[in-house]
Amino acid sequence: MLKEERQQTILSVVELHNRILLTDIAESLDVSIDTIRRDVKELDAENKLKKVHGGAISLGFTTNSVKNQNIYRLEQKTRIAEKAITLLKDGSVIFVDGGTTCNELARLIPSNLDLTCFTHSIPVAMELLAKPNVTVILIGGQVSKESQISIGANAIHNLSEIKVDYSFIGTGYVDSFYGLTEFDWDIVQVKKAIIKCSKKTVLLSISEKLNSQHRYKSCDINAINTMITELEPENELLNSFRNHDIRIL
Amino acid sequence: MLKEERQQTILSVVELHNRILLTDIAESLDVSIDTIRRDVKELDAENKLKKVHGGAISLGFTTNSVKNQNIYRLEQKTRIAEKAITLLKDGSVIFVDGGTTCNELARLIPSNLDLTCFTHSIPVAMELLAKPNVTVILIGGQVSKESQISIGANAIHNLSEIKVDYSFIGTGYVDSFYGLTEFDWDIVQVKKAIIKCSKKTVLLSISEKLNSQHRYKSCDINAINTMITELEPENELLNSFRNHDIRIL
DNA sequence: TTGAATCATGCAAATGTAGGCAATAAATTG
DNA sequence: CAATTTATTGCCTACATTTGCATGATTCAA
Repeated sequence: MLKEERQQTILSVVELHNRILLTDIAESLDVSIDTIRRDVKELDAENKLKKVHGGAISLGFTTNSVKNQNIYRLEQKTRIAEKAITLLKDGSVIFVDGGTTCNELARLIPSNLDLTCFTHSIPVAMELLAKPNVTVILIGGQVSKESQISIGANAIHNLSEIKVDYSFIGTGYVDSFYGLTEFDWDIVQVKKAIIKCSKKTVLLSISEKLNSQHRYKSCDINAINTMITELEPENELLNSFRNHDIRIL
Repeated sequence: MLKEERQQTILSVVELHNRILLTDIAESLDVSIDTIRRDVKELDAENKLKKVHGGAISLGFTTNSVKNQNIYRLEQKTRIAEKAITLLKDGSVIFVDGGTTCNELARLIPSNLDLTCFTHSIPVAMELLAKPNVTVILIGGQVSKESQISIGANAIHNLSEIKVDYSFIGTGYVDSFYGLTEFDWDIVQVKKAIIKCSKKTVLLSISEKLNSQHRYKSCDINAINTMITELEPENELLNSFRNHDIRIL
């Protein structure tokens, strides 16, 4: 039997049954297990199936049922969150925005830290509930499906009635000249309200977003008191932000 | 059975039932509990599910009050939720309470149903966000750690400004004479506000809670318009509720 | 606080894997 | 066609992974 022919057979069996055992296929094709192993290794390298210990699995079988909720640039965001946490101390009253970076911040808050956290983000609230010493106060309102945060008049009104020490916010786009901008008008309105209710505003943003802009403006760049990226503070990519009285971490 | 295959199976079961017991899975897949434990540990490390003592829960369903991991009760609650959903039609404006039963209701809402849902429960909001045709409006306020719902003056105030067709509520305890009661005073205040803002109130309760009572009272039993348990409506356990003008499903 | 359930750990048996080697088959080249 | 190179295959050995079990630690609920 030709190698090519054998590999085709292996593929069809995998497609048909979603999986095979190397021993089974070796027996049914009457070749040695080593040959099959080599075949499967090649097919795996060609991305035609997935080789696992003792057998192989159809690609569709794995990718369909596993939800890939990989967070983009998670390591950078973790680094940012770690820096942000150094700003917190017992008794702080803070606001935490939505988005994956702020979510990471919420997740990494040490459980012995005594905080009062406001948030309008459902995932952030969820994370914060796991911290025994954090008082969580939810800002209600209509919830945006994509961003999973409360938006709209009600949310903005509620924000107008509070005052926090720090707010930690994310942004869609940030530029040293154009400031913080977003794609979505409703989000911008909420961001404005958040900045208004904060004594100090901390921007969390991965460096990839630097020097980008979009349609609607949340605030000028000098509305930001502290800016945190995953970069070292000295990095030259941050140069254009230095003459704005912004503390860079 | 391949390890990979087994792990896929575990994942699907977790997605399907929201939670599993390691012992159940081990038995149904006919491998040792140790193997399942190791699998779940790996899947947890890969962030595909959350491992808890004695079992695992789906990530999307982080109602992590560690009790109620019993699959038997879950099935009762699923049954209740299925009945409750028959009350809904396109355009309905409803309120969904917190608790595992209401969470189940939220999870099972068909994705083609057009609804406006108010809720003060973070896990419920989370579930509802997955439904493209459901408008989610969050009631804000201080969030209770155990019950993961907004409570307090702000929540109650917000509730006073809305009116919904149906509210679906759970309760800690229910008795045909003493009505709906709770262990927690704050929760009672919110329940009262919910009932006040509803044209009709639907109680969801597993039969285990029937004829039990506690310290603080949410409402008389005849404040309830419809009552849903996992039992058949004719079941004699429900007899004491029949002379209260309550529709029993 | 106690007892039962669950968990982590180490171990051993079974099974699977990688890489080297030699025999054979196939392809290439002069 | 013959000689040489290359590819494929099976076998071997050392090593890695997986699994179930035993043990003692930990956790949970009453």
